[in-house]
Amino acid sequence: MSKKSRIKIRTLLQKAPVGEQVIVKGWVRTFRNNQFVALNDGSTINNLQVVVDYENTDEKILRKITTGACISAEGTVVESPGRGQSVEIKASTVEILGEADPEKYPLQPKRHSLEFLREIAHLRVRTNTFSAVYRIRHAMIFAVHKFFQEKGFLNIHTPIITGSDAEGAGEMFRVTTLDPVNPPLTESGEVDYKEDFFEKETNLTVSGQLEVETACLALSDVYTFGPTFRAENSNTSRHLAEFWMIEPEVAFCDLDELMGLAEEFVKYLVAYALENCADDLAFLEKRLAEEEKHKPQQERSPMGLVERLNFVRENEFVRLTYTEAIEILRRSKPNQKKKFQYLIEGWGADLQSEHERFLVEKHFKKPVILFNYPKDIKAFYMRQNEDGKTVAAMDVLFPGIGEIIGGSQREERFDNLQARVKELEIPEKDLWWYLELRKFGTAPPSGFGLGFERMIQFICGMGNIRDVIPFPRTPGNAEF
RNA sequence: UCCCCCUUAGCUCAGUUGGUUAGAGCGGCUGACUGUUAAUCAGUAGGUCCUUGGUUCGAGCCCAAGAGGGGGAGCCA
Repeated sequence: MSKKSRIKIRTLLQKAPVGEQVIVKGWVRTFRNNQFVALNDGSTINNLQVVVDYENTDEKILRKITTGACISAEGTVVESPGRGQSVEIKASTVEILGEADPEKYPLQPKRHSLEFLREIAHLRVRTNTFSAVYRIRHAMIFAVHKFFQEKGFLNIHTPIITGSDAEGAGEMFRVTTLDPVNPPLTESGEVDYKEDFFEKETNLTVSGQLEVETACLALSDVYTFGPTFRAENSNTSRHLAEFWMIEPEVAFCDLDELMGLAEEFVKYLVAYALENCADDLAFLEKRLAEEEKHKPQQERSPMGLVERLNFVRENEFVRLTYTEAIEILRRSKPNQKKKFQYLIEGWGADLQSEHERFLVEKHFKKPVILFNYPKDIKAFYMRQNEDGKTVAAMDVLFPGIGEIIGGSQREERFDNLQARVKELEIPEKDLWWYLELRKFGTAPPSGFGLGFERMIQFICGMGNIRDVIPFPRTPGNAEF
């Protein structure tokens, strides 16, 4: 007879093969009454109840079935006489695979603060909240690729180490193999990067956009989905120094079509989560409701998590030009009554997050896409509009998160692009290849960047971005 | 980087006007119970009150500096 393999708890609970002999393995969540093990193996948020025959099991083994311990159990699947579950395992043998000293194991069968769990990131995945978040995160990675696959986009791996510092998306992390104490110097006393590994200055990427555009102007519809690094000293619940970004780039596409793609994409992800992660979402909804109980009425969200996701899926996003937004904000109550910290006086100012929140959360009460921003507050590669004042840029704003997507139609006219590069004093030597794209067979492409963790935050209802990535990297924190 | 708040048992937190020996719930341990659902019941151990300096007869509590954490702002995704 061949060796019997284990069955995953998710499969077991789905099939409920009553009468069958099975092996299950996982980690003990609780051990009640000297016989009821709540076992979890991460395949689902639901625990399996393993009933130990305490009268015929070695006392030494019983004592080692503690919260956090890893066990293997063999037994028969039976209908449960108890109320909390439909089936359970009547175990004939229990083997301890890994003990967890109860005096030292930090996770208890009770609610812990997210701040405490952040300090034990290597163990927090063993909690319901984090296992749910990571399962949903996985499902969203899959859904991203599925969406683009169905639309005929090609996935392009853009470089992590980059020699161009031109995108201007933020401060960069330097990549070097030079001795930090005694670096080789040039005759004029500066660090001689000719001696460095790449024989030039290199950094971790802040965006794959410029590189993915090269593929776009040959393969038409492409996207990159990879890690992104920003050395900004940002200390907020919405920023990471290392995060994952999805950047589609579409040839022969204008801003209007791009906004359509962004909305369709975000709704697809939300729908995928609703249809495939129901158990985990139900748990996270309960968690969020519990958390909000401790908040004042005013700060509580009017909808539950699932209701909110359905709302986003079913309602059209508002599309609003920057100019229209300024008008609405200028005439708004908080502006008239001088409640805004930054008052809207006229056209041209960048919108602060209080303004974005007002539009999304108070005025329209749904996701908003703002477009046609003043060119002076946007990047060099964005396409200039006919008015001479604005560029074809757009941001998708979400409740509670703020900017979740930023994108634009790209400037495909060589002269315009070069003029803009000169105007902003961007070193042309770093951008020669990007400029050449506009010399040889240029085409109007459009693209955007979606912050993956911000999307996960929204779908999971998590308030802090550090709780939707396994090992968050933030200023002063690179533990694990 | 700026503003505000927090730091007391393993965890979550209370601690009065500055006053003798610093508390609770959960968790741990010991035992009871044995179809429980974050089991229950009884008992019990567990403290650098973040650190340093100061004020005071006396500091968990007041003052200063520092460290760590959180919320908000800016930067952005």
